[in-house]
Amino acid sequence: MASDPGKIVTRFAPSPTGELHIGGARTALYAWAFAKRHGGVFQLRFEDTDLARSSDASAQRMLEDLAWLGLMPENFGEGEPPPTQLADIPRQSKRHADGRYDAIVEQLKASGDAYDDGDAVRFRMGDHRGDVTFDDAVYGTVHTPAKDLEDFVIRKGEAGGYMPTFHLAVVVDDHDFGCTHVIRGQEHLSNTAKHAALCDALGWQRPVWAHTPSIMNPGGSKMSKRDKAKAVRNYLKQHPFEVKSGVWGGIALTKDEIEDFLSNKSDGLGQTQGLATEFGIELPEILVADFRKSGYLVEPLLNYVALLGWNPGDDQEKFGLDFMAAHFSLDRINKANSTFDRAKLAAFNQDAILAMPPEEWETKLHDHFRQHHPGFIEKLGDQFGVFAAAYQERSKTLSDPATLGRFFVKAPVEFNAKAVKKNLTKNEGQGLQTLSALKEILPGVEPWDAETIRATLERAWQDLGGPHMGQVAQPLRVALTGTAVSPEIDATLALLGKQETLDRIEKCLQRHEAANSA
RNA sequence: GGCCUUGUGGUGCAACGGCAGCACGCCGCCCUCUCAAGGCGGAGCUUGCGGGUUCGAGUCCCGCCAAGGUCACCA
Repeated sequence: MASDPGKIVTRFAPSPTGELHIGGARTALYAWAFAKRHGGVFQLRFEDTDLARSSDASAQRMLEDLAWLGLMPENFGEGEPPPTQLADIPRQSKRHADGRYDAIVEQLKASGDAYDDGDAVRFRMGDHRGDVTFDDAVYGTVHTPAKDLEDFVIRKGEAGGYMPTFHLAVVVDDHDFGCTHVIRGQEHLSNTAKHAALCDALGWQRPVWAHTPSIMNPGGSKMSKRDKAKAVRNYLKQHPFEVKSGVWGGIALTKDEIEDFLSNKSDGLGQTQGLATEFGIELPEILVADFRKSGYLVEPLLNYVALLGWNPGDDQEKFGLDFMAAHFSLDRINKANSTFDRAKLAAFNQDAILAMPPEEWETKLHDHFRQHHPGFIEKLGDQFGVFAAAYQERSKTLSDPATLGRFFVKAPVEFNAKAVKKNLTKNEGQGLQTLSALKEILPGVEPWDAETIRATLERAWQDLGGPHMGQVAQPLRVALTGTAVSPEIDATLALLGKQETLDRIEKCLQRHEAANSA
């Protein structure tokens, strides 16, 4: 636990009351990068003084998310293997059991800096300590007059399990673990005077504090998990919805649970998730796990998030962890809150996808699809590589191919009216005539591969007197996909297979015959 | 409400007190079987508002406005 004097030690100290938030990921990144930049150590610990809301499952998931991000802590020496077991990571409930905080509380009571208040213990502020001033590495000197500082609880009463409060526990932990720099969210800035006062009372050297601005929604509200519940409520408000108990999206909910949810009394995860699945509501990504599931890659995600509040001082925008480790500095952290812009994140992600070697893209896509869209893997079989290649240039995320290419797995039910008119029915049904002609030509294509299909279609549009390939490609697209958009037409047919292609052409022609005679 | 902090094109960020620039997005053109990708070009900021200091202010000072944080036996 002892560390070299002068060595930089940073830490990330989330409370395990949920999953890792994207803002938390940025905080962890900054703390990690600062330690790396100065050859220091990045630590992890869990702040679980709120026993009721903390859980092992949550801590475990956070550890996994950090591992995915590549922000592994070294508790507590450089070069030590990263902790993978929860038991390896310090947490306040455990340290409390060892009596560390109680000892400090007794010490503060003995010195007259703290006193009993009911079954809780308060730390004396106000005139007892006087004004408090500290320097923040981002916000500068922060001065708080004594009259604005009230005594605060450092040990909770019976209801809180006699646990230390967060304020006492952070200060003790940061001291005990030798943290030299405390990098954390701006919401703690106003609390920091309390922490500084505690350090002073205990005769400990204060760490350097650096508070980071918040990440906001486009609307201006703070980006939080509640946004998901909000998205579901908004949807339900705009659509007819009957409040009753039942199974929603595979989750059983009582009428009361739904009512509380709708009236903002609860943001239950089950309700949000169940109702979203039931109605196909797209939830905004808030957690690291959300972005991962949506198919964002680690590097662009970290890159984008790093830029939301920090920049290297010039116009360079694209960089990775190595660059952060070499160039990150606290004095270039922004003071103003920033708005999360999904379009820019998507652009970063797309650039990363475009820059990938095709084999790597295929591997990553396959992994992602195995987890989230197994139907495609089953359907495409050994053609998956062709599918991956077709979508590398068209995807902003790993899940885009599933949306853009869903027709490969499922024949179109709805046909885009505009596409039908433009490519099939216009000019006395010219497109439909083209399809009829293709219906006769395509069965003879052998082998059914992209090159042969292409050669056949080239001949077809010339025989039909068309101006270019679009003559045959567009009617085919509409028949096969229900839209005017797909990858190159030869690849589209090859992936679909001969029988499926012919079936869909036939069905499309029948549809329009029926419509005509009606 | 008290206290603290922050305001630069739609968004994220630059700019020793000295010509307001970059990226994403948006629009147009080229390429092209569609969508992408790629190439070329364009619009958009009197730097939240009003004063002041200065030869000169996005930058320094004062006031106002707006936004965020905090004022818990949550962290």
